[in-house]
Amino acid sequence: MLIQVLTHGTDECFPRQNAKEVIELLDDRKRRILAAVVDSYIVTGEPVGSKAIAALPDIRVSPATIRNDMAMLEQLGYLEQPHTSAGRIPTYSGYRLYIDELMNAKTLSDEDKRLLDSYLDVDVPTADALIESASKALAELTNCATVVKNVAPKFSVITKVEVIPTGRRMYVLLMVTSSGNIKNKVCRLEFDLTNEQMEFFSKYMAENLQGVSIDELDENTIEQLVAAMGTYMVTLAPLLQGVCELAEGFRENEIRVEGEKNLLARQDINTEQIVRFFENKNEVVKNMLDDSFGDLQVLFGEDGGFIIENSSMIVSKIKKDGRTAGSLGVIGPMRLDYAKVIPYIEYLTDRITNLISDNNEDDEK
Amino acid sequence: MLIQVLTHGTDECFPRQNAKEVIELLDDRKRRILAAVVDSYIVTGEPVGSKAIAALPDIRVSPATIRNDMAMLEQLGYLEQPHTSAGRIPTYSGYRLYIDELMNAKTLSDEDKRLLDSYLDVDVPTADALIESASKALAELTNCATVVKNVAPKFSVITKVEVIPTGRRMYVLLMVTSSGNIKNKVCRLEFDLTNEQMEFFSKYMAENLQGVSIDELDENTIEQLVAAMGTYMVTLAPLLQGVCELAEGFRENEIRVEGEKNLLARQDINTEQIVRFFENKNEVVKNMLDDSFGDLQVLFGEDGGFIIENSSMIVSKIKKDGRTAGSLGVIGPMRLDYAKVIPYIEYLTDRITNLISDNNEDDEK
DNA sequence: TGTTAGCACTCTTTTTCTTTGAGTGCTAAT
DNA sequence: ATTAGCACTCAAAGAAAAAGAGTGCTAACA
Repeated sequence: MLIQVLTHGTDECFPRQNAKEVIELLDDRKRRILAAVVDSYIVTGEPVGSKAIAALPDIRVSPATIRNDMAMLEQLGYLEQPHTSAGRIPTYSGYRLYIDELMNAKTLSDEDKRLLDSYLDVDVPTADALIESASKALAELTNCATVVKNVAPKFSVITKVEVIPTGRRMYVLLMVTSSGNIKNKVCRLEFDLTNEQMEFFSKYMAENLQGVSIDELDENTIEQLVAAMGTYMVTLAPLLQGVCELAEGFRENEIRVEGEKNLLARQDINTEQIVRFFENKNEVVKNMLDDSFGDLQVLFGEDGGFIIENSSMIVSKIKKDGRTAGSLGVIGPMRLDYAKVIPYIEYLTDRITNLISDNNEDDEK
Repeated sequence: MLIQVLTHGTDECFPRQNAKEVIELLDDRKRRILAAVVDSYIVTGEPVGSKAIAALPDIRVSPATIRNDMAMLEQLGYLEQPHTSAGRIPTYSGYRLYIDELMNAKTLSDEDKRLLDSYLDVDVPTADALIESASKALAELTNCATVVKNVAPKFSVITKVEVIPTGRRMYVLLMVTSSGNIKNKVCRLEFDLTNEQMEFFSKYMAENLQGVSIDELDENTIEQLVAAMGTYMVTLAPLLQGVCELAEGFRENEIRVEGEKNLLARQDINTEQIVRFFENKNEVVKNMLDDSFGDLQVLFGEDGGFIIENSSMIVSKIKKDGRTAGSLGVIGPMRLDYAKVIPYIEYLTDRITNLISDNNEDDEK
């Protein structure tokens, strides 16, 4: 499992120590204590005191000893006190160490896996539908918000454009991409099309758009195509405009959010910040993939423009044929049950990665 | 304007008076005072005292007089006091009277109308898209949640079913209804279809499904169709299954919610109740249309299973060819700016009603 | 040297009590 | 019928006191 945690240390009171030193300073007991503090804080949300830790079964020292260790952990920047007479809460560094090394990541039982599988929309194995269903599953099971970035549109090409008459002057445009995604759009024309016109359109689309990347298909391309249509120009131009909008739709559709209300319903996270974050999701979340991080990353603090205080974001990549095809993210409170959520998201992205690769194999047989 | 307000008087301390009596007891000044209390409470959310009312320009009596009137209004069940030494707030009956008779409904300026029009998705005049855009507009402009019930699917019939190959063993099913709505679905088959099979399917669909009501198309119908297919049964059955699911999709799509987060962000409304209400939206909101109320109704208290405390719901019907085609609802705080929101929702539903009727005319020319 | 009991100290939280002030209802005068 | 005046009520705000959780430090102990 490759996990990478980012934090621009806002609270790193010590110069970065190399691993050796840290290990010396952090003996096993201190690590267990830190883990226990984080564990407890994640559950209760209350600062954790020495007494509570001492009461744990696998800690066999007195509160006084624990106090000493905690003071040390605070010195090292892993814990902090809200005020003098309170227990400790983890700092960003504390969370980072916890996630990287300390926590006891839950191993998924077969039942867990079955549960997760049951959410996946396996019957319709387009990348889109799969990722979407995974997103919904995570939002529901973790009570968090989830974000999905599907870059498939960027890399995919048009495989088919159809026009289907559905009523007087009403036509449905249908666009299918190589990634198996479909969009349709209703167009209202000034005139009814003759059979000949429709045939021409189909042929013209097949000849000129099949294999064209979604990303390339902009207003300019369309204008050129319109200009080259000759006699058919006037009647068919609106349809081409529709084609352009469909492509636009594929591109826009890049980032979707699920379970935003789970976040809004919590009062330990600032509502305004949540709303602002999702309003700008297109710009903000864009960076989610641009960086060359590992397959799974945990962001908090002010990492990569992630700006919701008191909350964190786990992002995991989905691959197709070795290339990043999208990513799935969970946004929850800072004190998230990482030990559970990380395996969940990991399993789902792995599963999807497999599913969409399998398909491909299948297709190419 | 036909407005109907429902309240199961939980606080009606007097036996129902007939209109005559009420008018006698409620002279013009008392009515103005009641209106002023509600107006002020809607804006500030604070109990309103006699002094504040006396300060209003069109009230030319002393606080003492107003106190007497307010005491009377309380006796009549229109106002109440949170506690002895506080101002008054409206009761449900107070709101009802206010909405029915007292409030000064805003007349929409041309600018307002232009604003509202700009939200409507007029280019793609399917009932669905229109209602959807109106729903979004209202959610945004009023900062409330909106609910949409589209019964069009129930009454509409299938006008077209197409199957389009999009890759190895991958087919897109496309279904168009008489109300102009379109849905598609990806099907994965075990075999590739021959041209002949596809032609048969198209013809078979045209012969057997065109004109069939969405509501009737269930598993049974499909089974019969499969059985009657003869040789093609094995290969095409999965497609028919897909057709069935498409119809199901149209039916499910009945109730949609927009701007739920606007409600969640307020802290004067119980989060849990909001979530529960929307979880059960399918059952709860179903009644919205079943009753034979007027075109526009305002629900609060415990009307018709509306169970969010401290909030109210305005529902307005959308007609098509004289028949109820759907409805649009706004759910907001009890102290909603009814004088503004009601004209808004009224305008939008009228506009949509016109638009979808116009189209029909158009289509039938 | 690491661990621990004991204790004084700190600082939030909770509780209790007091004060303040908005708003009322009633009475008597206009 | 309206209004000024006044005593009264009660939530909200403020102040003071008590409680309690948790700490750091010291000194004793294994």
